[in-house]
Parts: sequence; structure tokens; C-alpha cells
Amino acid sequence: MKFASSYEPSQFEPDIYAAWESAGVFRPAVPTVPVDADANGVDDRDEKNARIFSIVMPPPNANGNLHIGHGLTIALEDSLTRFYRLKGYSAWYIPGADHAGFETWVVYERNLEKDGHSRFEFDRDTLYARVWDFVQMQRGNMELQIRALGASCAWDDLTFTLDENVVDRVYTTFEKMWNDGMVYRGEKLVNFCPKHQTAFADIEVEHKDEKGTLWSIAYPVVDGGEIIVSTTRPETLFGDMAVAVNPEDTRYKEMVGKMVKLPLTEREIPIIADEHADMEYGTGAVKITPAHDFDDFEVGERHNLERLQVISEDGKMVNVPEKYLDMTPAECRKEVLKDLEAAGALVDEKKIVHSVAHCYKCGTVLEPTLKEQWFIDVKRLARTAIEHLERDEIKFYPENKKRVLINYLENLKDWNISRQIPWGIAIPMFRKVSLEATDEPDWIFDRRTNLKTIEKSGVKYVRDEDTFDTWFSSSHGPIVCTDWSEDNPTPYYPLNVMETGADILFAWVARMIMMGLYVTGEVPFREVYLHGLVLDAHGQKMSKSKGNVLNPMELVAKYGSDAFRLGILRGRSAGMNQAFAENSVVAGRNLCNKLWNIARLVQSIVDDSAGSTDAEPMVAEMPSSAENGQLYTTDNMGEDWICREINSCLKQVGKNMRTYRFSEAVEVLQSTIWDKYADWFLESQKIYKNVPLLKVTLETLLIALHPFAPFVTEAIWQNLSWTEGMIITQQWPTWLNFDPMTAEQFENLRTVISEIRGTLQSLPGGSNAKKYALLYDNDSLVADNAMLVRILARVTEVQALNGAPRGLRIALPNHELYLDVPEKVVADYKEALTEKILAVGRELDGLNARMMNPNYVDRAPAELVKETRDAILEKEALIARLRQQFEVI
RNA sequence: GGGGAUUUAGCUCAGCUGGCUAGAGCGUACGAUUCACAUUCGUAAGGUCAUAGGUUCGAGCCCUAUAAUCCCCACCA
Repeated sequence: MKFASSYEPSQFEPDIYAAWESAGVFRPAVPTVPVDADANGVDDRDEKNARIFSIVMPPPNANGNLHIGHGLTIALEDSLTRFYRLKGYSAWYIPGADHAGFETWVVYERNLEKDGHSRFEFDRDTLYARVWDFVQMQRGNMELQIRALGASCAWDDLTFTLDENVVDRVYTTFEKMWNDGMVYRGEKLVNFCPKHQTAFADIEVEHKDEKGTLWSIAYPVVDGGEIIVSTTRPETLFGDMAVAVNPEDTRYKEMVGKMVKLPLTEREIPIIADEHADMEYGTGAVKITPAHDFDDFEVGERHNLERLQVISEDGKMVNVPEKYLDMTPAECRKEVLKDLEAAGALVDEKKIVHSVAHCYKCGTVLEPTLKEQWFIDVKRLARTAIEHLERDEIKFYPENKKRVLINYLENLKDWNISRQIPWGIAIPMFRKVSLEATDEPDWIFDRRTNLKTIEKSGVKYVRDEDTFDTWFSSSHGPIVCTDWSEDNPTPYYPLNVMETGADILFAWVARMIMMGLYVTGEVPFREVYLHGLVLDAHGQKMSKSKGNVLNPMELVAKYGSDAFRLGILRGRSAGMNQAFAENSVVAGRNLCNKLWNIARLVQSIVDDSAGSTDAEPMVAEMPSSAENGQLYTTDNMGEDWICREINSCLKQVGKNMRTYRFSEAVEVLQSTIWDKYADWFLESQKIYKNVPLLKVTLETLLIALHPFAPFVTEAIWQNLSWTEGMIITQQWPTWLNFDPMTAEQFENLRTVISEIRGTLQSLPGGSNAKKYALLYDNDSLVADNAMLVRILARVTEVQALNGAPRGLRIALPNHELYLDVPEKVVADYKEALTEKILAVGRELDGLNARMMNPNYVDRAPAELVKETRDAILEKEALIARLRQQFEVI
């Protein structure tokens, strides 16, 4: 016996994955080389019209471990890939690894600090080299975890986001943008993390509500009086360039245009009218510090105010009176408040809650800082993207995310792509340093970022030290992963589908669409499937601090990869944040074990039949394959029925996969395999053995489940005596032939058996119930299947009723069936019988009420009305018979 | 302030084009042990589909309003 009595995933999974990988089955059937590799104008590929399925793995952080979200991503993407591969598509699942600029940098810098070092001890190139080594060391780990999850991705084509072709492509795009005038260098206020010494894009900022204080400070007006301003940041007052009031504000109308004296200094600044000042808030007058506040920056632009920086990048006070120089902003605040109070200028303070921008990695409060950075003018990109989205060129799952995305694109502001960290793709821009070359532009584009300084036409240039925002390069994902190029496009671009987390719709999906359109003129993918967050069992976000984090690798080790995949797909739908608990993985594990034992039983029947008859070797030689129409005949009604149910299952799985309803695909497979195949068909096959059909149906179910549970299905496939090759490369099953009338009869038989079981169970002394016989009168269905009924319903005998009805009548319409129980038991059953009669009566009333409504009869479809009418007749007959029995008792 | 969701069994969720008695997994109760599987088998209980109106022969589904919960963006001197 090759099959152990339970399935042990760990005995099979590593070997199976290794076998797949070495057989090269993850590579797409149609070569991914360019359409015309030898450039002779002829399509080189064999199967031009082959159906293509391409999908890119959102590249996990190369230095990290996979978390539960990666587990979900891979379960979703790999089941799609395997499904389309089985369907005969040339399926290309392209893996990736992300250099994860800032994320990785933070980890690396933390390690440096632990060892007592600082980034400032090294130059940028040294740092880059050190991080490179660090990442290479870590990377294998992440890739092993992806393998453990069963991802059937083409490892040879893995794209690391610092690979040469990626950098090349990013530079090409950047150059194009530079030439198109979409890139500009601007001094703007950026979100700056004083700890990490880098700026962020708006999207990377995390806003948190915090308690703070709102101080009211009196600014003396030069020709008498004072104006009270409110601020949460008194230390920035040295950078104030104006005091603003609302133009509609009658309280301050006369003061507009006058000058005030900035407290603690000798400087005078004007009172200006600007809508930014909210009449309802504080005193209605607000100090304007263009160099340290985003709104004030804009006010300053409208009124041509100077920008005076008073906090330096390294967090020291600058351009302030001697006394405050070099203080940290916090120290300075204390001092300023003390001095204002002494001067009698501190009028009021109150506690407020306001939202404060934090670094999403270290939690440090971000300092709005004036910096020269590279910006991308996104208006054109966003507008083009919106046009294509509105033309429905990309289908979204869930649908509503398209509207959300358009709404975001409509309000998108220019994108800061400069990062002041060494780990990343160097920005290919060089600044002129030869002062005498006045005619030359200040900045030039050049790809030679391996050099710090270059010379061009005798002019010296030095490289900008900054690196690109990671999203700038990762927005090229679909292009670089498929090796798309201008002169040799690939049929794998656009991707069939982009699957990723709903949380990076803006950061990544939006940018891929903009970039894809800008570079290729085509949307980068036809469909987008967005998954939500995986929450803990109570619907809470998983976090280290809460201690509710589930590690996918631990679950895989404990229950197997398939169990994890089945478990995490269950109960999940597009875009929703949904709970996940270990017990769903347990359910997945149980299904795997069930399938294993199903195979074990089928194999034992096959083995037995091979040993006992001469004709069997012929059966054993029959090829197992798609042309199964000729391989079997159906000899009893359960066989027609299971064919019908399996066909219906295949149909639903196909439909669910095309509409990304993974959970429902798994559900229908589970109920077909377990509730139908095992509980009814296999039970009936313990009596009637149809070996060719057993083989075909088992193969069909194995293939259909393979996308979701790749390991156990392959393990079984390898263990069965008659199957050949690998299941991963089989063809999706074709329809099974069956007789629909016979199949429906078996459905009736199931109803009969279930009702008998239910009646037996409700009898007093349930464990004794199996002592009774079943009597039938004029019931060919039961008569013809007497043996099956006896075994499945667990009655002692199934006999024709001779003479007058006796025993307990089974409450089924159109069947005259009795349990041969003693009078006493029938009497005990009286109460239950009353209940049954009442229940049927209620159903009948409902149906009658419907028929009494003339509008229903007139307007509802005729078919529906007929069904109702038939149901009434059935129920009436049933009630009559039950009443009759009641009378007898 | 702008945008997007959610509310169905004890829990987590399905329910697609409005149509028969609203489903699943887990949990619960009762029963079952040689003969593929106790990671099992059988049976059952459990629902005012958030609330109130409306449309319709018919509403969990469509429309209007209300309530609660959540997410994103912007703002918060």
C-alpha cells in the first residue's frame, strides 16, 4: 500500500517543489523572447495565437521575511497561474525582489547603529556596496519562503529592482520626461524626517492625532494696538513673514496693510488678507511662516513673501537671535515661551488635539523643510491615466476602486522623487560646477551614475547624490518584468492581471498605470484584483505590539502549504479587510487529508479489481486523459449523478476564477469532493465498482483542485498507479458524459435516504434505530436500489410491503415508505408527527396565498406559476397521508 | 470638508440578472468505533437579512431617509 492512512505534507512538499522546478514546468510554454528576435520582420514564435496569461508578483522586500499578506498574495496569484496553465494558456508568473529603498535602508541603518556606527562615517558608494552585500545575504531566505508557499513562478526571470535592465529603463523614462519638460528642480517644502535625513512623498506620510497646545501671542502693531495670533509652534515665529487675516473679517479690516513688530526681534512684518485665515479658528489671525508650514508656503507664494529658514535640516535653530542659535526646536520653544511670558506677550494657552505628520517608519515627527528636490509634473500623466480608465480599459475587482483611483488622480499634486538615502537608484542628473561656463545649463542628464563627476564639452559636472523614490522605479514593474521594449514589444505585455494589496492602490497601481501609458502608450494590465488586509480572528489589524501576528511559515510548517492556501482564500473577497484564524487552515488541512483518503480508497478498489478479473489489465492500460468520453460507461444512477455534479463543479470553478471569486471556487470544490464525491458516490461505489469511472472522476477532481492545493494533488497524482507525468502540466478536464434523467433520479434517492436517516434519528433510542427494516409500496426507485438504500440509510432490510401499511410512514411526497417499528414506537412518535403535519401545513398556506393573488398568476412567469401549482398538489397529498397515519395511531 | 465601503446564524463570511423553504466554514447539541479517513460519519438546532418608508405579483438584493462601524484623501494656526 503506497498510501499512508493520513496525509503528511512535510513528507512531500519540498520534493515536489524541487521536481517541478527541475522539470522546468514554471516556464511559460510560449517563449518569452521578443516577437522578432532575429529582426527579420517575421514573428519567430511557434504558436502565434497561443493564449497568454501573464502576471507579475509584487516584489517582496529582498531583505525581509514574508508576512501573512504575502501569503495571501501568493495564494491568489499562484492559483490563477496554475488554473490558466491547466487551461492550456502559456502562463508566466514573474517573481521579483524589491530593493525597497527606504525600508531596507532603515533596517540596515538600525544594524549599523547597533554596532555603534553611523551612516555618516562612510561615503555613499561604500554604504551602497555594504547594503548590497547585506541584501544579497538575506535574499535567499525570502525566495525559499515563496517556494514553500508553492508559487509556480519562473525563477529564471526574477527581476530584482536594481537589475541593470530596470535601471536602464528607469533612466530612459526619466530622460524622456526631462526632455518633455515634465521633470523640474524646485525649492519646495517637503516632508523631512530629521532622524533618517530624507524627504518623503506626500503619500508616505502618516498623520496621527496628537494632543498639543495652542498658544495665543500678542504681536504689537507698529502704530499702536496689537493683534493676537494663535500657533502650535511658537519657536517658528522667527521665520514669520506676515500675519494673515481673512479678507472678510470685519474685526481686522482696518489693520490690513499695517506692520507689526515680531516679538523678541526687531523685525517688522505686514498684516495681509488671505483666505487661508479661518475666521472661526482661534483669534482669526494667523502667523505666516513660509519656510516651515505647507499652508504658509502657499500663502507666501500668493503674496511674494520671502522664505526664512529657522530650523536646519539637522534640527538646529538658525537665522535666529544669538540667544536661541543652535538650540533644538524643543529647547527653543521652551525658551521662547518663557521670554514671551516675561514680555507679557503670551496671552493664552489651551490644549487641543491636532493631526501631526510622522515618519511611517520611525514615528519621528516630520519637519516641513525647504529643500531643492526633483519633482515630476504629474498633471499630464494623471490626465492620460484618467482618460484610459474612463474608457474602461482596465477592469477593477472590486469595481468601486476605479472611481476611487480616478478621484485620487484628479487631485494629485506634483511628485517629489528625490530621496536622501544612498540605497537606491541614483538620479542621473549632474550639476554644473565650472562657474565660467555660463552658457551651459545648470543641470544635465547623464546615465553615467557610476561616476561622481563627469566632464562634457570641457565643462565639469557633479552628480546629484540623491536616489529615486522606490515607487518611481517600481512603477515600471510590468514593463521591465516582461522585457517590453519600444522596437520589440512582447505579447506578455500588458499583463492579464495585476494582483496586489488595496492599500497600495495609489502608491503603486496608480503609478504603474501612469508610467505604463507614458512609456508604452498602453495600459500595463487589463484587470486589477485588489486584496484587503488580513486581520486577526477578531477583525483587528495584526501588529507586533498587539502580539496577534500570524506567521505564514509557521502555519505552513504545522499544517502544510495547501492547508494554508485553502485556509487563507476561504471567506475572502476582493478589496475587503477580513479576519483570518488558524481554524480555517485546519479546515484546509482536513480537506487535504480527505482527498488523500479518497485517493487511497479509489486506489484500493483499482488494485482489488485488477487482481480479481482477467479483463482488468485492459482497463489499467487505458490512458488517463481528456478523451474520457470513451473510457467509461455509467451503470448505475449514482454514476450519472456524480458526472453531472462534477461537470457543474467545473463550470462553477471556471466562472469563479474568471471573476476572481477564489473563495467560492474553493467552496464548490470542497462540497463536490467531500459532500458529493466522498459521501455519496464513493459510498455507492463500495457496492457497484466502476473502475474506469472512478479513475476518470478522481483525476478530474484532482486537476480541478490543483490550482488551490498544488502539493497534495501532485502527491496523489504521483502515488496513483495509473497516472503519468505531473499533474501541474495536465490539461483541464473536459465534460463528463452522463444521462440527465438517471442523474436526477439519484437526486431523488438522496432525498429519500436523507429523510429516512432523519426519521430514524428522531426516534426514541437513536442507537437502536438501526434495528428497523424499511418497507416500500409501489416504489420502483427504492426497489431498484434496495441494497444501496439499505446501506446508506442504515436499515436492516429493504422489503416490499405485503398487505396493509404498518409502522411509521416516511414524510415524503410521492413515496410510500414505512419504517417497520413496533406500535409503541409509533405512538411515541405521535408528537413529532403532529409537528411535521403543522410544518407542511405552513408551507402549504404560503403557497396557497401566493396562488390566491391574481396578480401573481397573471404577471409572474408561467413556469414559476406552474411550479407553485405542482408544489401545492404535492404538499396536499403528503398532508393527507400523514393525517391518515395520525388517525391510525 | 471630499471620497469609498460595511451592517445577513454564536463567530467569520457568501448570496451574481429581484423568483420556490436565505447558504457555507467554524462553533453548538444529539447519535455512531473492525472493514479509505475521528484530520471521520449521520442528524439537528440556530436568521424580524441594522431601522423606517417606498417601488414591484414578488425585495436580503432596486429607490429614499435614518443609525452604527470602518478605510482613504485633504484640513486642523
